Amino acid sequence: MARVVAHLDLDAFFAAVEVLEQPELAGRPLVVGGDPLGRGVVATASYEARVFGVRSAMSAAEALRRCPDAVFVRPDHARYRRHSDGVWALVREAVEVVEQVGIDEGYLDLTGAAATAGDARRVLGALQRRILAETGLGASFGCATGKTVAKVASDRDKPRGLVVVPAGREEEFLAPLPLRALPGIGPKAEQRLALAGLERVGQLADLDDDALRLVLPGQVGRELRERARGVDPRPVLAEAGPSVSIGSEETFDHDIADPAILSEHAARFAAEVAERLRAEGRVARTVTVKLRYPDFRILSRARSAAQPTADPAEIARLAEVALARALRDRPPPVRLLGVAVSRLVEGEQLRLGLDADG
DNA sequence: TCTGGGGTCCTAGGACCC
DNA sequence: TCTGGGGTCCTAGGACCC
Repeated sequence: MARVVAHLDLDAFFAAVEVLEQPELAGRPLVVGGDPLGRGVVATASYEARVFGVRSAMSAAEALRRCPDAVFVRPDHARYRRHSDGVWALVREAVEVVEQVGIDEGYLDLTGAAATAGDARRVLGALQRRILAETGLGASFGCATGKTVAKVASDRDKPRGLVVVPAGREEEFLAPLPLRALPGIGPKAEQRLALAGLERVGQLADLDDDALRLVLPGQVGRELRERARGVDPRPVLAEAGPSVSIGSEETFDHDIADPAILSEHAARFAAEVAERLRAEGRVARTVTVKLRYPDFRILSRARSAAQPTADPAEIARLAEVALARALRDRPPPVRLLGVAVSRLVEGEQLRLGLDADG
């Protein structure tokens, strides 16, 4: 029997929360993001700002040019977390299997709770109304037999959309859409496909093996073609796995050429990362520094510890070694610096291996 | 005054071991 | 002495997502 998978996406979430907190902003073009006079980007634009062509990930300076009358607000993630928690508590009351994939979106498995497309529409419509009534936030839903089609569907009728794609209709639903509508196709894949003359999802779905190998080789290509065909068996996972990496980074207001200053920032990031590692009760084997140069190219260098660690001094030492190597391979100035830890393992370093039930 | 910060996953190559 | 392959670990880069 086909699964019934829904995707929930909160409408212009950061901007919507700001309007809830500051009702005088209602109806005004609103841009939540970085400094439009510096190097900030747009996190979320209200629908009133989108009319002017303001989009997520656009530079805030460009947003200001397009919409000089917009109100610019810095993001307040603690605030968004509070509102988001309220929404997901409601969702989990209504639906058993819920996989939250971001602060403002997630998947619901309704198999068993909604046997027909009509059932799904009723269940999701009721949930949508309840979210709006109890939190003041608009939500859009898509529903299909798998994650990919559900996610694409939730985006088709925003804001406050509810699009149900019946079983058996996945491929025809996707076929006419532009390739970028398919999750997993970003700027690079879109460009490669365009060079091969492809513009629509249906054209990717129709590629034979030889043609696919040429434009999108490997596992990535095969997977994307499957999704373009509406085939996506990934389950809705209610339990989130442990994180794979923890990082802290910063784009500087002005590029930094002094290695000593870069070292100070690296030590600061190492301390932040170590603190978060400890808070999670985990230790890390590898420390990676990441540098972005003025030409926007990224260089990374990693050093691994003999023993997994959460010690800020040890993480800072490894970061310093990696930073020195990076700066030797390509000298400053540097636009961005970051420190991340990976190859994480559970546990306290001092008692490693001593727990009988470990 | 172009382009954040938090991540995940995939690929590829070299070292090393069997 | 030469030859071959598989598997794992590690690093680096890159695409993509919210």
